[in-house]
Amino acid sequence: MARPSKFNRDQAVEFAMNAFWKEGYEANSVKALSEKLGITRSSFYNAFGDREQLFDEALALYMRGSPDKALKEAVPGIPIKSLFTETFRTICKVRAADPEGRGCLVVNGVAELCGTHATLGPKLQAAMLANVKRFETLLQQGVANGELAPDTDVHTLALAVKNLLVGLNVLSKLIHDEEELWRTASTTLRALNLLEEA
Amino acid sequence: MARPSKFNRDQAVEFAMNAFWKEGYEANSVKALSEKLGITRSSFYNAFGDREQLFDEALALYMRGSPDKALKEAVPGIPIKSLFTETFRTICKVRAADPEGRGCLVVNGVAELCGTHATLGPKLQAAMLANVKRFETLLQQGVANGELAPDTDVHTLALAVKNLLVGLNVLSKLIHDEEELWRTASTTLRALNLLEEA
DNA sequence: TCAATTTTGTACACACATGAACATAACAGT
DNA sequence: ACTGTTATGTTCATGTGTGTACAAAATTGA
Repeated sequence: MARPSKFNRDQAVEFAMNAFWKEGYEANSVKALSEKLGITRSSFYNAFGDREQLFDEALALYMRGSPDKALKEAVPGIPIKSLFTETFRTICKVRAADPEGRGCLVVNGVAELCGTHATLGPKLQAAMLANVKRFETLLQQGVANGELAPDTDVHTLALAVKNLLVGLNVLSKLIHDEEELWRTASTTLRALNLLEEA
Repeated sequence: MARPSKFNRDQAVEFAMNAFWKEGYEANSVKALSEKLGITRSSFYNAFGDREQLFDEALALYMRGSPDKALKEAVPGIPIKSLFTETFRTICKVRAADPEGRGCLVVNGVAELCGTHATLGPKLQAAMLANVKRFETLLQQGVANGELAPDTDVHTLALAVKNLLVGLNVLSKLIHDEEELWRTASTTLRALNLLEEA
């Protein structure tokens, strides 16, 4: 029904995700991305609207595959200590396995764009705060389960866990050894009484 | 002995520090900075060499005034739990008091530049790792003091504390309430047995 | 084959950005 | 006044970056 596209749109979004992840938002201009994708800027604008919309798509793709997605999908009633333990273990593995040490796209984005970008800044910020809410719900389940003490301050504990997660995602840009990352994470997790000891 | 400068160099470095802090490195071009300083690019290059050298100076200035400087200056023999406690308390206060919620220049810089900048990336990275070493030394003092158990894994604990600090500096970009930041920090600090309870 | 559709390719206009070159201006000391 | 010194102002050259405009190309279905 129309002229066929020269490139695979999904692959392009994935490529952009990896580029934003490694080098940030501003370092990837429409010009640079287009050239790397082997398409003209004309095709870029036609396919994606503008760079910000492509970032939105890349962010959505990232979220779908991010190592903490288990926390978002977890069903009610599941033991939450093992859920947190397994998830942090996975995060350490995935972050250490990244040969480019890119950390987390959302955390990088918050650091880069919160002070500058009028729409992406708040969007990334909201994504991170939604995560805290999610943690609260899970910890509340832990209280209901009897895994955590009834008087647990779930809001504050959720923030402490989020803090651990964010810190780990930054540190993984400097520390590439999985076991060292895990020692760091598990030390705090154990201290917070959220580690399921094997 | 020569034509006098139109602007105050120290003030310009401070201005640049604040600009880099809020908006990052790449968002502050020589052109933009020069215009904001009310000087020509010619004067800029003459005074600072290039943007990277100015960033170096801004970074040094930042380090001299950063809220964790107490940890760098601490003398041997001082009780380390109260040192960490006071320092983290100060960090929460200072970060929450920043109306622009900029977090930490070094952490922001690591997030922005580690994957892109050939010289500043490693420099910022090194600054952060030096901090971990410093924490190790302090914790070792805590062991010697008897404040911490003799079998404490000071390296891992230092990483956990650094993780807390880094996470807090990112979270402070989203959470602007001092008490909420402090509840987050003190929860982890207490769990790690590093909180000096008043 | 023609028409409708959508992608491409090319061009234009403009602003941003770097860095160097070079003349000019403003000072201090003699 | 003259000289040396350093900052400033202006210009040049070159490349990057955005967004739009419009013609040409490649497909499908009638």
